[in-house]
Amino acid sequence: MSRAEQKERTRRAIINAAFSQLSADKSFASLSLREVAREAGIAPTSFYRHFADMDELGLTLVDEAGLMLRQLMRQARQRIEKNGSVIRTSIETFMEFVTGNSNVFRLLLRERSGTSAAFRGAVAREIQHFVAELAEYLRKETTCPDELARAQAEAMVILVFHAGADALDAPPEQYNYLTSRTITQLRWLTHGAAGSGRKFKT
Amino acid sequence: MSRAEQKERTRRAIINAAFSQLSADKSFASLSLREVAREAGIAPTSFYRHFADMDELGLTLVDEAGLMLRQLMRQARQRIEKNGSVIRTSIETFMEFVTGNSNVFRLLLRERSGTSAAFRGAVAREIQHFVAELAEYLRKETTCPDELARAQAEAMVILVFHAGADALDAPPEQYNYLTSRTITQLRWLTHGAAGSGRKFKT
DNA sequence: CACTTTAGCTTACAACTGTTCGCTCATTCT
DNA sequence: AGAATGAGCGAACAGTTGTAAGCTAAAGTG
Repeated sequence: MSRAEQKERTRRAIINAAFSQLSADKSFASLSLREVAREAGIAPTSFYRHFADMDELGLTLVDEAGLMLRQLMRQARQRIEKNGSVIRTSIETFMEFVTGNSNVFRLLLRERSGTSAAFRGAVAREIQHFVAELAEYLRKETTCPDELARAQAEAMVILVFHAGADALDAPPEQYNYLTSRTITQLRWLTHGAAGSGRKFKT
Repeated sequence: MSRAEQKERTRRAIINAAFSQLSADKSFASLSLREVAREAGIAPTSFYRHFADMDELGLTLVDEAGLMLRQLMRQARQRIEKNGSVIRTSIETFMEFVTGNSNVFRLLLRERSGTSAAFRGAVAREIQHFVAELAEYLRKETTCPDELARAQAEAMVILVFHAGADALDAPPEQYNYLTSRTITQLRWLTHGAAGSGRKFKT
């Protein structure tokens, strides 16, 4: 096996070990280098051959999580073309992601308000991708000035994110309620924004 | 000095020490019993005379933070009576709280998605007080069915909370933008909800 | 083939952590 | 006055943590 190949392999082992140790009651901050190394099957000191410290690993995890989110968006767009309902499809896709990759979502959720400014920034950037894309969509579909389209997109993303957070602590039989509640909230936003738009324009 | 009086005093010293050690880059989870005891001016072992463990202290902190929030709401109501604008006054009061007691707000913000189910529950309960009160107000002022009033109130509280979270990482010259953005978002919600109400009723 | 590079290892250390135990001694109770 | 209570203390323990130093052996390079 090639040398670089092997290195990449244990690098992934470290990343996977870290992800697998995240859970409802274990945040990234409470992971220990030694435990991660143990699960990755390497000596603690070998960790440093791949990451300068735990923070660097953490930023890598956030990046990967962001990647998964963007894949999710692409998937959602495909579904929308077949299904039609933009809001419902988007939220349902997101909720599936949250419940299916709860550890990944929890990472973003927590580090968004965590103790590391670098982490907070990284998460904020990932979320901004969502917002920017949604804002662009709103600008096309509606007659909304740029600045307001962004504010609207931000509100929507916040509400959807929060619904995901609620789902983490809710029993599965409440998922339907959470999604329909969020759909209602987003509809209010779009109607309200459209109304204000008319108010100011016409 | 009475015995109970003295006990209460060092209990407060512990609580204050804990609050003072919370900061942008130190969460409750990363506090150590020994450090808190040190700042409170007691031996590590004396801590146990007041709290069974750090979790008990943490729940106490969340309770206190919730108390401050409720005082804040009362204060906001008084301001509204004099000022008139409900939404603007509420948000401005909240933003003042966030910037003036950032450690307290950070505690709620983080433990809302933290690693302890008990903490998450405690924070959720505190926030529900906000939501319930706001929902009741909406039921009186508007012609909104109960269920929808609650969903509307929840959306509003989430957006305001999030604006506070943004403020923590934003330079002070952006506070005005954050508040006005949030005002716009809440107006959209109320208009949208009113519109949908009419749509379903009339 | 000899030479360099480097992922991974073992050992070791110093700095913490939470918690138990037994003691002191001022306040409180009888 | 005498006994009981209980807040606070110091010493000690077992566990964990991150990380430095130096070695081994296999892969890559000329």
